[in-house]
Amino acid sequence: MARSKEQNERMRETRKEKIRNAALLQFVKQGLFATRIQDIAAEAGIAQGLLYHYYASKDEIFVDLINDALDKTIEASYSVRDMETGPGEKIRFALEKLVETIEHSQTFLDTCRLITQATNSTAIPLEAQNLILEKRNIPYQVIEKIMEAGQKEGTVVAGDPKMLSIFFWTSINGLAIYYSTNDNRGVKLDYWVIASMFLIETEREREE
Amino acid sequence: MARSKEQNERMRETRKEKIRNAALLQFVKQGLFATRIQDIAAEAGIAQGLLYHYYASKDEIFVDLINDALDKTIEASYSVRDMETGPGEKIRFALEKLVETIEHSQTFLDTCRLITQATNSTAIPLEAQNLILEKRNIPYQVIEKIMEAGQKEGTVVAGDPKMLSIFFWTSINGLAIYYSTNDNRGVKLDYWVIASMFLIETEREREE
DNA sequence: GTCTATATCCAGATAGAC
DNA sequence: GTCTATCTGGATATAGAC
Repeated sequence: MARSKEQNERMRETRKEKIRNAALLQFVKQGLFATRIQDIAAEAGIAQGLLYHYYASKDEIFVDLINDALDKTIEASYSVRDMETGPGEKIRFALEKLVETIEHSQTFLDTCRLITQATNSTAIPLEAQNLILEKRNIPYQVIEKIMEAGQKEGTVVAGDPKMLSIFFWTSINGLAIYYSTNDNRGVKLDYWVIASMFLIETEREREE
Repeated sequence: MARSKEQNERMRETRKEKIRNAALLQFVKQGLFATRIQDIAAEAGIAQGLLYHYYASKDEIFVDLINDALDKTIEASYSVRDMETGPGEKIRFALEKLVETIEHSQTFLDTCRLITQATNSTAIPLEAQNLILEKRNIPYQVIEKIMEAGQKEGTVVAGDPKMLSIFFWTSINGLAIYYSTNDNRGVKLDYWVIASMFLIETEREREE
């Protein structure tokens, strides 16, 4: 009996994830407030009433999504921080991977837009606001530290590392939203254009 | 009588502007959907019912605001385009002015956030969507052209001019939102950090 | 022109049948 | 677990008094 209980738990979690995915799509398309519970239920292929067996409210789903998104971003920034290379190479590698992800992962684009939405509004659940306050700065700080080390190493351009970090994330975020809202029309993404804004002597490396 | 009619028109327009200012504040704080007509009316200091004498709906106010914001951005980009200096200096000057505006104009910050909100959601009035499609690209194209000319001139860094233009606006926009949502804490804005990302040989000019 | 009061509508949440 | 039907609250928009 304990085993079937476990299985139920797993199935429940799977279903919740299905709901979260549906909600992410709708939130990105319509925003938190314009999205109706029914929109999420329809997208997930279940009845409206059933959704309440998994989540108590729309806000609760939103908080779950924001939390996931923040954790993933933090994880990614930690994995860059812990690389066993110099800071300049960390920046280069991170940008290469991020641009690649923009090109290939719709979920990443959606997640960027969700975070932008959340950051840009004060009318989101209090719990989500607190999560953002608590977790949002970590990736910024990680990149700031790497920029600082890179300047000492001589591979990163001059300027307040804090500003460089803001531009780092802003560029990625802006690019993701641009890419997402313009259906990839027009621009061929080239991470070297960004990389060369942060790194010194990119020309030589590029030859490799 | 014709004169008093004119005066009435002016007063009406003044009142509408008051409503628009109130709406901008609320839209930025809460987003289009979370903002109630009553929130706007209260912010403008009038009764809820009265608002309908000036605007037929919340959407109509939103469209008006978006239109204004887009026009102002276009105007600004045209004035940069028509400067009688080289392209490199145009970029430098534009960034200097924009960063200054970020620091001193709350309305500019709010406008940036409104546009971001609108661009980032498909659940806005159709008319607003069309305005964005129609007008949004103009500032991008203007900067793209200047970047291209600057590369020929030898003052602008290498890379797809289209991407450089996206980064230009993305950086300004991202900085505005960061500045706005972090209450100016932490960063001292320095436009040279951005400028040196787009311009070659910024060090020498900086000495001046 | 300006307000208060009200009708209408619609989404969120619940209850109850299967 | 899953659905349909319903209750309830709140926002938009209107009507009507001043």
